[in-house]
This record gives sequence, C-alpha cells and structure tokens, in this order.
Amino acid sequence: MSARQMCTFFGGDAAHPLGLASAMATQKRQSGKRSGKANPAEDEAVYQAILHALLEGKLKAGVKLAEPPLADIFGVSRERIRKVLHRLGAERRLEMIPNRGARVPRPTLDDVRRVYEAHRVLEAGVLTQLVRRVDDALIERLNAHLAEERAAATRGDRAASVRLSGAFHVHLVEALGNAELSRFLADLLSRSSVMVSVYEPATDSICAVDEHGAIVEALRARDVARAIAVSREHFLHVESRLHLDDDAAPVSEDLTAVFAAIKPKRRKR
Amino acid sequence: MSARQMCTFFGGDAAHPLGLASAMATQKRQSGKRSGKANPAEDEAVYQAILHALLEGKLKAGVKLAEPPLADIFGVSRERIRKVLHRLGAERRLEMIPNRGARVPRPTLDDVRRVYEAHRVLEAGVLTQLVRRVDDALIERLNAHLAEERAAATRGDRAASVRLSGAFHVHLVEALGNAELSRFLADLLSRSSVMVSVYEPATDSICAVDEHGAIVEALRARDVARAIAVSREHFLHVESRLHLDDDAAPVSEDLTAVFAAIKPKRRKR
DNA sequence: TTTTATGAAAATGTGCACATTTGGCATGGT
DNA sequence: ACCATGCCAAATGTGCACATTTTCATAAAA
Repeated sequence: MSARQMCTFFGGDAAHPLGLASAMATQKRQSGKRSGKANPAEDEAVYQAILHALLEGKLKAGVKLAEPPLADIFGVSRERIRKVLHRLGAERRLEMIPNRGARVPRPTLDDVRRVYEAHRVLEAGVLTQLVRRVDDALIERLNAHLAEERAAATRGDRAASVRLSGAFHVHLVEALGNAELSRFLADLLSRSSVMVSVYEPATDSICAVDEHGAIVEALRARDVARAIAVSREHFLHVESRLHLDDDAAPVSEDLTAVFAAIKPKRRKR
Repeated sequence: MSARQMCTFFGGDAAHPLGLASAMATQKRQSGKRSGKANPAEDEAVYQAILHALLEGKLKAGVKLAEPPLADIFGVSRERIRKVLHRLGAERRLEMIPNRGARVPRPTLDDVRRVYEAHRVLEAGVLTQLVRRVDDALIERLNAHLAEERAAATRGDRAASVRLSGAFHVHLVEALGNAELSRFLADLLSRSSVMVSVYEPATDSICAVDEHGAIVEALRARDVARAIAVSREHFLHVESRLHLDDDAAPVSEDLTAVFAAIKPKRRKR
C-alpha cells in the first residue's frame, strides 16, 4: 500500500506508463491509420510517460525536450506533445522558455535547500496537528512501515530504502487526511526527486530508519516538542549530506533511449 | 508594501490588467489589422485579466467560461483563450471538464474547511521555525502592520480590513524567505478568496486584529506553544463563522459585464 | 402534462499549413 | 587567429478549417 502511494510520486516501476501507451496504441490502430481525431486518453498517456521519466530521474537536469523528436517517438502529432509540455511547464515540472522550448530544470543548491526547508517546516506543522489525533491504529501503521524500512535496509535493497524513506513522510501527512497538504508534499517530493539525481550522494540511504522511529516514538508519547525536534534534526542531517556536483556533466541524453521501453514503434529513416 | 503583496493574490485594484490590455491592443493595432502573429505578451495579458477577475471575486463560482465569447471580448483568437484556460486549469484555478469547457470551481464546505485546515497546519510550522529567528526588525514590521489593520478597522474600511487580514499571514511566511512556502500559501489564499464569496459572512471582518496581535506577542516572547495555540484558536474562530449558503444562487453572470472595464472594444451585432 | 426522441446550432478538440524566431555554420573582414 | 555578419535549416508559435461532442429547443409519443 505504501509502495503504491510512492509510485504516484516517484514511479517505482515503469509498468504503468507502458501499459497505458500500448493500450492507447492498440486503440489507435483499430481506428484506421490517420483518422487523427478523438483520443481522450492519449494526452494522459504521453503526460504520464514523460512525468514518470522525469520522476524516475531518467531525464537528467538540463536536457532539452524538443517537440519534433518526442512526436516521432510517441507517434502522436506535435500539437499533442506541445500541449503536454506546456502543461508540465504550468506545473513547474519543466522549465519553459518562450520560443526556445522546454528543458528539464537544473536546480541550484539553494533550490534544493529551499525544498528541504519547506518540507521541514511543513512537517513541523503536520506533527503539531498530528499529536492531537494519534491513536493506536496510526502508531500501528507507522510501526509496520518502519518494519518494512528496516527489512529493506538489512537486505541492502537501496532502491526500496529510498522509496520507503520518502513514503514515511508521505504517511505522516496522509494521516491528517487533508488533500491540500498531501498535494503540497507531493509537489515538494517530485521536485526533490529530480534534485536527488544531481546533488544527493548515491552512496547512502536518504533517511535513517532510527530517526523515523524516534519520530514515531515521540508521537506515541504525544510529545510535540520532541517530535518536532527529532524531525528537524532528521532533516538537517539529510540536508548536511547534500553536496555540490557541478562538475560540468553535460549529459546530452538522447530522448529515444529514455523512452525506448515505452513505445517500441519509433521508426526513423 | 504589504498592500502590494496582497495585490498579487487578491488583485485589489483593476488598474493593472487594464493597463496591460490597452498597451497590448495598441501594439496590435500598429501591426496592421490581422497579421495575427507574434504577440508574446498577449497571452499574459489575457491570463492576468481572467486571473484578476477570478481573485477579485467578480467571476462567481460555477460560471461557465466559454471560449468564443471570451475570444470576442478580448479581441484575440480562440486558440489564445484556449491556451490560457487550460493553463488556469493546470493550476487548479479553473475546473476543466473534457469536451465541456471551463468553469469557475464551486467549492464545497468541506473544500473550504480543508483549505483553512491546511493554512492552520502550515502556519503552525511557520511559527515553529519563525521563533528561531525573530528579531526586533521583524516584530517592528509586524507591529506596523497591526497598526494598519487597526486603522482600517477603526475607520470602518471593510475592504482594507479583509485585505490586510490576509496580508498578515502572508507576512508571517514571507518572513521565512522561502519561496516554496510562500507559493503554497498564495495558492491557499487564492483558493479561499474564491470561497469567501460563497461561504464567508459578509457582515464581519475575517480576522480579528486582537488575535493577530496575540500572535505577534507570543512571537516576541519566543513562546512557540502559545503562538501556535493562539494561531490555532484564531483559525478555528474563523472557520466556525463559515456558513452554508447553498440557497441555489444560479448567478448567471454574463462575461461581457465582468470584463467590460478591461477591453472596451467588443463589438457584437 | 410529463417524458422521450431528434435534429440543428454551438462549443470543444485537433491536424495542418505557414509565419516567426532561434541556432549554427560558413564566409569575409580586421 | 578571432570576431562580426549574413544565410539557411530546424524548432517554436499561431490562425484556420474541420471533425466530434455537447446542448438546447422543438416535436412526438405515452
């Protein structure tokens, strides 16, 4: 359950967009070859595909997303791509420059710090509200999640560790049941997921399980001050590990390779 | 200064969009009559005009925003309007229904409560972080703002009171200097500004100045618990005043009247 | 009278052609 | 060798025509 929630933000597996894309392709085939009208889910499929690639970190920071190649890769009209790109731009997931197209944003170190600080501040508020409505069921759920985290850590599954670490904080906000707050956190996480690939040291897990456990303990004890203090230390700890990696990596990924698994129908020359 | 900040969210005066629109119209005239190409700021002008109307509450909840009439009113092509509408939809400021156009969202009472709760939780986090970096200058600024609020209240200026009440909370987040947090609050306020016109009792000021003063006092004393408690009470107080006004007001505003001041160039039959 | 069917007008969605702008490359001048 | 200028291919932006869908009004049937 927790894994699926994270999937919404990070896109743990690539099965979902692929399924959508192929289903879409089938439907398109049956409507002739170039009727070109009325595909309500086609936008969504392309949107999800690009979004997943973005959140998975397959699209590196600074990469140019030109319309013609994408239209060719996905086998849709350029306007379709265009609309999706602008939508992603409006959601601040892509950087749109007038007359110069869309690029994957290249966050500065200050940007990353700002996102982490926002998350820290938000979680302080969440914890404040959460101690007012803790019950055994919530503690139970959080402990179950901690068990998952520990299991992943002990078996050395780094990918699962990172995913579950993020999911823990998602659990905390979701416990409040407020869609606005959940959306805001999702926004922050989606932004930091791109950042991780730039600034995060790949050598270590993002969040230490112990610190998560301490937060749960403080929650169980209804100790607001301690919960906030632990959470704050936790975030500062993570932030201190950020390092600048601007060693001029002009990763000129070609888009065909990134989206190869999604749409095996691109035929060039 | 504070008034101008709020203007970004609520749009206190309609002078700005008008200026943009008329300037745009002039530029368009000089390029012939229907060259129809290359107006980089035209999108922005239309966007700002609709956004301002939305935030000012001139566009009532549930109103349909059809493309043809808007294109006629603003004197631009339908595609232009279309793009702006979809952008506002991506920002969740308009409700987009496939094949059925754009409508001003009609928030439920639960929606309103959710927004207020989110603001409450966010402010708890902001205050927690803020007590760590209070200085005399901040207290000074907040007190100056309180003075403005009191002045508006004593002279019975309801519009200014409402505006300044919101601006107080903006001041609190802006004091942290975190753009992500400021954006989130702006998002919440822009949503509630639409809601106010539906659920808020028009008879009373939104925020009591005394409660704002109590928050500042707690901040000056570096008393986190008290600051949060006062803030919480403050919000609950406001929330308790919400009332359901679903008495079927099918306000079928025609768009021409709403945007009349913006573009006096619409010629129909 | 209420409900259902039907068709026309209006509104939304989309591909396409074309204008404009950008970026790179070659050429020529200092 | 270096910088400036101009040209050409590619990419972005936009209006337009047309397909599809919705909506509304009118008429027909229960």
